[in-house]
Amino acid sequence: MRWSDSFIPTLRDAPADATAASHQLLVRAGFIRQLHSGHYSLLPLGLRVHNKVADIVRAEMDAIGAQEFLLPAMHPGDLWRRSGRWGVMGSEMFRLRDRNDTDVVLGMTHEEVFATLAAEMSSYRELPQTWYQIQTKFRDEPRPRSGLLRVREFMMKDSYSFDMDEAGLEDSFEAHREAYHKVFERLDLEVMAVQASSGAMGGDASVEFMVASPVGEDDVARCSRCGYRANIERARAAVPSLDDPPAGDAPERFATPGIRTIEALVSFEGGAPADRQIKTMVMVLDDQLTLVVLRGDHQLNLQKLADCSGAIDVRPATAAETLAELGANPGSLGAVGIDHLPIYADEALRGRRSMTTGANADDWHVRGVDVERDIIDPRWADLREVAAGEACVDCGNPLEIVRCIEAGHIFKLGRTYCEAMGVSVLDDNGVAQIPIMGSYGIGIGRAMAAVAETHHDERGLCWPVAIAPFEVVITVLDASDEAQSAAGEELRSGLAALGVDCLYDDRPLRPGVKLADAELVGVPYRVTVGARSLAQGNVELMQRSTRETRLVSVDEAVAVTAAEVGANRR
RNA sequence: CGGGAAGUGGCGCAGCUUGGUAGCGCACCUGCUUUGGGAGCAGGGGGUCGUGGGUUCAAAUCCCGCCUUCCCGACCA
Repeated sequence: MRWSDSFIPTLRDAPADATAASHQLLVRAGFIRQLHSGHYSLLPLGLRVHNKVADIVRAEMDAIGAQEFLLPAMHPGDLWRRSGRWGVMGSEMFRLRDRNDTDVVLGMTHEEVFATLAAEMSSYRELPQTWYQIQTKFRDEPRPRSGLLRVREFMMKDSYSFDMDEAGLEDSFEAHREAYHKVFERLDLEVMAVQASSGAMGGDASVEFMVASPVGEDDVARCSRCGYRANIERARAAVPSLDDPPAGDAPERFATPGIRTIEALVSFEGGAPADRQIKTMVMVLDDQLTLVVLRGDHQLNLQKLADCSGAIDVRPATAAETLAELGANPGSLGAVGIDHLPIYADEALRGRRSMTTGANADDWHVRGVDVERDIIDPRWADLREVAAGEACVDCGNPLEIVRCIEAGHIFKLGRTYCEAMGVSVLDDNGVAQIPIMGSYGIGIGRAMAAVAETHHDERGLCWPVAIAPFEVVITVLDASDEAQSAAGEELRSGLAALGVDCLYDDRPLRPGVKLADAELVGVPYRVTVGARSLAQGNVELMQRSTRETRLVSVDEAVAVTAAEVGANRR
C-alpha cells in the first residue's frame, strides 16, 4: 500500500476532548473518527487493526470447536419479553417501532436469539454445541467515554455454549478460559482473570479478563502472594475481629447536637470510634425502601447489594423519602428497632456489641447497641467494599486495588434462557432435559483500545506485529531521489512477495514529517531509505517499540526484515 | 440521572469582561527555494461563531430557552 494513495489523516494536535491516551492517539494517528457520542467510524488503519484482532479471536474460537454464525442486530421486542429481559434491560436497550407499530430492539447481546436457534435441537446426541459470532452490539450507555473503550455501538465476539449438564458446562467454560488467555496473549495484553459479579446477565459464575490501566472502569482486589483476584464487586477481605465491651440491657439514647457524620461522632464527647459505629444507609431496591447497615468505617458496594438482593434498580433514597419513612435526616439514622422495613446487614457487624448509631431523630444517637439483639431480623450479606491494604481472606497478605479495563467476560448462565426459549432435548432415557448454557464475550474495539492504551510512548502508538495495521513501513526520505525510490520499490515488492504487510511511504514530504508519522501510526518495523545509508549500500531497520536501529545491506534487507517480522507474528 | 466544563474553518486556540460584522498556529491550494526528525518566502481558498428566540441602529460578544460534546460518579465487552 502506498502512503501517497492512502487516507491516513494524521493530526499534530489531539482533539481537546480526548483524555485517554488510546483515544488521543487513535484519533491523531488516523485510525478512528467520532460520529457522535459513543459511535466511531473506523478509518482504513483502524479497520485493519480491528480485522486482525477479530481474526485472532476467530482463530482461537475455531480452535475450541466453536462455529461461527451471524445473527441479526435487530430483534423483535417479543423475544426479549419471553426471556423477561424486556424489563430488566431498562433504558440501556435501544427500542424502536417499525411501521406496523411492532416493538423492535437493537440487540445488546444474543442469548435469546441463539437460544431460539438451539430450540431446533432435539437430542442429547447433538450436544454439546458452541456457537459464536462477531457482530455489532448496541447499548445505550449512560456515559460513553474514552474513545473506543466505552461506546454505544461496537463489535463483540459473543459465544454461547449448550451442554447437557454442569460437567459439560464446566468443560465449555474452561475451554473458553483457555481460549481467552491465548487471544489476549496474542494481542500482547497482560490480563488477570478475576472473579466477577454476573450483573444483569444472570448466572452463577463469571470470570472477567482484566487489563491493568488507569483509564479502566473497574477495580480489582489482588493479592500478590497467593494470587487471589476478584473484582471489587465481589472481592472479600478478612476483617479482624474486635473485642467489644458488653452492651447494657438496652440501647441508650443520648443527645448529639449538630452531629451528622461518622467522623463528627468520632470526636464528639461520648461518641465512638468509627469501627464501633453502625452506618445506616437508606436505599431503594426496585421501589422498596430498605435499610442497609455497615460498620461505620466501611463502604457499601452497590453491586454487592444488587447481587444479594436480586434487585435490578438500586439507588440511594432521597432525603425526602428518608425523612418520610424514618422521621429523621441522613446523619441521624439507625436501624435499631425498625420492623417495618427490610434491613440488610453487613457480615462485619455480626456479634458486635456496644455499638453507636443514629436514633432516627435529628441530633440524637443511641449507644450500647447489640447488633444481633437490637436490629430486628436483618438479612446478613457481604456488602462492604474491600479497601487497599486489607488482609487477603486466603493468606492474610495485604490486598492491593488495581484499576482495570475489562477486556473479556465469561459466564456460566444456567438454564434460564433455554427454559424461557423452550430449548429442551431428550436424554439417553428419552426424558426431556433443558440444556445448560454459558456465554462469553470479547469486545473487539475495546481490545484494540486496550492494546493502544498499553502500547504507546510519547511519539505515538507501538502496535504488536500481530495486529499492527501494517507490519513494516518503508520510509523513503527523499521520494524525488531516483536511487532512493528504486531501492524503496525493490524493498516493497520484495517484502510483498514474502507476504509481509507493507506500507510504502512515497510521499513528497520532508523527512521529519514522514518519520514522525510512521512513529505516530505505530507500525512495528520501519525500513528507512535515505541518501546517507544508501551511499554505503545500506538501509536502516528500526523496531518501533524499542527504537533500536540497525544497518542492513540493501541486498539482505528484504530477507532480514521478513525474518524479523515473521519471528514476531505469534 | 447527579455534579463540573465546553461549543468560533479539518485540528488546536484567541476574540466575549467593555457589542461595531471574525483572527492566530497547524493543515490545505499555487509558485519558488529547501530535503536525515513536524522547512522558508510570496500569494491564495475555506467559517450561517451549536441552535431558536430576545435586547439593540448594530450581537461571536448581552439576556432566556434548547441541543450537543467532554470530564467526575451510579451501569457494562
